[in-house]
Amino acid sequence: MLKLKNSYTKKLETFEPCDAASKTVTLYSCGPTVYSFAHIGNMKSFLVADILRRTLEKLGYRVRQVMNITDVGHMTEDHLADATGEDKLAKAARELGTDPYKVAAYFEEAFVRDATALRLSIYKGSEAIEKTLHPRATAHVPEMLVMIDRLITRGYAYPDSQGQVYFDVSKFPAYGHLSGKVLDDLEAGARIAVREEKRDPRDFALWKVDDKHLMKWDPHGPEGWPSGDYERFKALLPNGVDARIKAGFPGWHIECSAMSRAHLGPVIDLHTGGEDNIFPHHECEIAQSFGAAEEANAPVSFAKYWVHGRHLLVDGKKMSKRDGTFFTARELFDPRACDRDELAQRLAATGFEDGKVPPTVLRYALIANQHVQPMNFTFDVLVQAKSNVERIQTRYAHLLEVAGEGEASKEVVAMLNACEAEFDAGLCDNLNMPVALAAVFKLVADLNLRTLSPGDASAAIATIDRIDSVLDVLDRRIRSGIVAQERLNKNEDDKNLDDLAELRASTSPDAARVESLILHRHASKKRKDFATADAIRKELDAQGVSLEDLPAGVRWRLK
RNA sequence: GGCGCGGUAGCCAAGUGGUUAGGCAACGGUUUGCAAAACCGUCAAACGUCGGUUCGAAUCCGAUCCGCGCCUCCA
Repeated sequence: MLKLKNSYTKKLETFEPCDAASKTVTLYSCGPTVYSFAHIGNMKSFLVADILRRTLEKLGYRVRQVMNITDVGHMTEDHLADATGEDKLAKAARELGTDPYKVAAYFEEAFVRDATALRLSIYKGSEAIEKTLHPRATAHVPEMLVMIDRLITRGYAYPDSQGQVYFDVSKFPAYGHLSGKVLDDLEAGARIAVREEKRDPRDFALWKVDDKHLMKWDPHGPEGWPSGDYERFKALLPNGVDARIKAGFPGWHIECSAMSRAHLGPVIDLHTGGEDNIFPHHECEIAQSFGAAEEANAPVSFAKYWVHGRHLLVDGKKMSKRDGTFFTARELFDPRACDRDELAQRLAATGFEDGKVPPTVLRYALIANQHVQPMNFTFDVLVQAKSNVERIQTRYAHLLEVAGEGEASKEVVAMLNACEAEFDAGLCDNLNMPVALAAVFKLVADLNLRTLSPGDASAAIATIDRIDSVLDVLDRRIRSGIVAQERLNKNEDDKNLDDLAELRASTSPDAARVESLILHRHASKKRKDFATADAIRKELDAQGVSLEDLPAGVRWRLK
């Protein structure tokens, strides 16, 4: 039974889909704005959604998750501008000297690469290519205009003399419920641009008009529409939109309302986002979606559960480029490729090979905490994540070496089940990952104390695979093996061994060669020729194969 | 100013009234020709401070100090 902190009700609630009988649930996650590379804070937020989704899947639900791509962009930091400010995407476009659609496509592609490296479920397998699961805002302007038109018709919105459209907050009494903001508290009159014609300062823009804006759609003609969209728009609204709306672009909030409705339906089970989205973004989404609902008895909030992740801080504070505490995901994956040699050096100094952070390590670092708690990202945290992942990975690799046919012992099965139950219980307690991970380490420690039969190992692998269906930090490939003691002893007197000089001259990563070298090394050790033995190990190490002497034989491992 | 969150051992981090959280690091030991992995032990009679309630408080109440976030750019 999954319990979630619902930020709409502010309570810890037992999750139950809108349609209690359904085993399929709908999840909308506010996605990236593609005007720059995603930073680790963005990624942490998407990973909260990913863990939620995978937890639901582990509990037996099918999850239909939609995560949008905001390619219209938002305002700059020009606080006084509101609907007249320059779009961030346009700003990036100006800097890159190309058109905004191309800039968005460029950063979207970069995002998909980073998200794939971080193993976001929604970018895996067939989901990666299913367009409706990651809809672009620019491809849903028809749906947005339909909603805007409907809001005007129903009296929830009004156009001004410029051709812009505002949502009339006074028409939606529940406005402020999610964020806990009392309307009177909202500073009236502040931050309102001169040209604005809002009836109330708290009203927010659904449609904006700005001649300087690069992306523009004409609601009364084909100008500005990407191919096919205008026709689709006309089919959706044969009589056209309110004549007072002029060529412009959609406000930010209407995007998510329209795309959620288009791809998941009028009412959804879960909606996720970062804590900063609570106000105004999600507050506005709720208001719009309710105002535009076509169904009778529409719920006040179109999403049953709202899950918000607290922000990621770096060194205890909000990330800041100025303080050097701003990191994109790709910078950590490969600092040198991002012109950050100093970062590579710093990472190399703390034990990261080639000064690169493996994506699974970053993933672990970003998920190994409670989403209802702010996370403080530091280099120490990264180093700790690396050790933790390696501990689980090492145990997993050793299991792969001995896994095979056969029944698992009762004690092992009981232990595995107990640990998995604890893992699940942790996740079910509002996605309490620290508790879930404690169960994983208990499992690893217990396995380390046992001598496992092939059947035991296979059972353990099956359990860890299920656990890792949520964590997804393991490398499942077989990357190590053991040359058994009997095999080593067969060649005691150096007979039947391939020519050592020839083997050492070759650098082919061939398994037979590696085994031959292991046999040679063993023979050298028998003769107490440790110099040759160490030289062979050193050579293999340089070629990416490390050797470990065990009671049962010699383990080789690919790095 | 308004709203909200947090301060738990060197570090990260569970824990909402009584019972071992867990991990990382460091150090000592076991094992090893060396190493790796692993295990055992130490750091750990930890809960910002002061006071109160209680048989009993990290946990409840009050005060106080410090840090952080949001308040229409933001995951």
